[in-house]
Amino acid sequence: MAKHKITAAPSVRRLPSYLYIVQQAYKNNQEYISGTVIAQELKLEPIQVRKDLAITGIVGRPKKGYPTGELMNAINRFLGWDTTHKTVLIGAGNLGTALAGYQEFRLHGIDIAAAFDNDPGKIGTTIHGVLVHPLDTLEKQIKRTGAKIAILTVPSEHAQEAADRIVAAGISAIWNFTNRKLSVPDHVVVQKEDLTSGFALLSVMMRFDRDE
Amino acid sequence: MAKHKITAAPSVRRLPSYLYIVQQAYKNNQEYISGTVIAQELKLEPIQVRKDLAITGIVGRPKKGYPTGELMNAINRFLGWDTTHKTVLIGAGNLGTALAGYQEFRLHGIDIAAAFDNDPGKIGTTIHGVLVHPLDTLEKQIKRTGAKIAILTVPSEHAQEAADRIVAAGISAIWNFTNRKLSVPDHVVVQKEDLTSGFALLSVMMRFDRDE
DNA sequence: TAGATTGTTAATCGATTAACAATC
DNA sequence: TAGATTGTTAATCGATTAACAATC
Repeated sequence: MAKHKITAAPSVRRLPSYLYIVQQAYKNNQEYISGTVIAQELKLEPIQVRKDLAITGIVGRPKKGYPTGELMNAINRFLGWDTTHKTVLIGAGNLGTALAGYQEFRLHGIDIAAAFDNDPGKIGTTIHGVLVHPLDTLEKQIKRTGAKIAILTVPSEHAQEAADRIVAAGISAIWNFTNRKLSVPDHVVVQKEDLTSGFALLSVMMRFDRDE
Repeated sequence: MAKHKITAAPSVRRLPSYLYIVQQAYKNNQEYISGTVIAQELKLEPIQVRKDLAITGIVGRPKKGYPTGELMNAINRFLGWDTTHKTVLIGAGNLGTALAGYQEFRLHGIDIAAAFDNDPGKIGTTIHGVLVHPLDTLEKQIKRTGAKIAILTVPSEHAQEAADRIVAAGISAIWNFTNRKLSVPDHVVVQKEDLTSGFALLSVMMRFDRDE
């Protein structure tokens, strides 16, 4: 199974923001919402919203827009957020704890079955209802829970070592919050969440706006 | 002053990963590093690395590569990471605490002068050496410190309100970790760090690899 | 009905990749 | 010198935007 590049990655990245708007409309008992309205809220072009929504398979109605309930379901289905996935949290520091606490992620199917850390003070405690296990029981717990997703928030210098172990234990998707590029087999997908690159962009925007 | 879209944003985002590699080479007393080598480490195309580095103004030497010391300086200067910026942290929860603790950010010029929270249990304590102030002293402290950057990690429902206040107090750059699109004046730059969109991409990659 | 909105097809724009001369 | 690497110019690729017919 070859490693793919996701086509339309920018579109996929925008879907959650659409989902949020649509959910609000749904809660307000709006039967339909138009791409135009979504675009206004997010300061995007309506044509971009229509194109993005098309990849979910949703069909809208001229003049009215998209049925809010159906659209919510279509986005959730397309993203795979309509089923829960057993997940493990590797590294129970501040960042890991923050992520475990995001109720939003649970709504998107993330079910954190176990957390791991090598700090004896943390082992045996729970963070947001998740029990923290010693790192050396990682293989056993991943097999026991059948988790396929790992959230990786260990210190960067241990990132590759941790990745190797969790992949060997059966993990096939890694949400990587370290600043290291991971080497993994072809069948494993990695999403690198790179805070530093975001700050680089902010830094350049500041300079640009000042200088120009 | 009009709001710009950064051209070459993908290139800017990749610069920090180059910087990391180059710093390692520098520490290993390598005088030169070639774009080819950087590309190999990061699994990119050499031509992409050369094009990206060109925006920093660095000039390499055929056959040898780029002088490591000069290249480090060029990237840091281009990103504005060679000067420190007073910064305030709005929201001292788990995520804010994690960000305050990243020594890496300090090396890139982030100097967190004050943190803010409305939890009485946190006010008066320090997180990673930063004193936590009550939220209602925000205006006073921003003016006192002269901070121009804010890291926004408040609960999403308070994001816009907090943004309005910090902008009024003189902040001109917001690193936004909430999931809300902020409305700000033209002279204020915002970098939205959207964890949910990253997870959307991971989710689709998982589905794609399975189904195809 | 008239007009707003969808969805498709075409055009534009920007980023990535290729080709290759210059050069140390 | 020969060969690896840079930097520039051109080609390709993919994403965004524009135009517009279909339609409820």
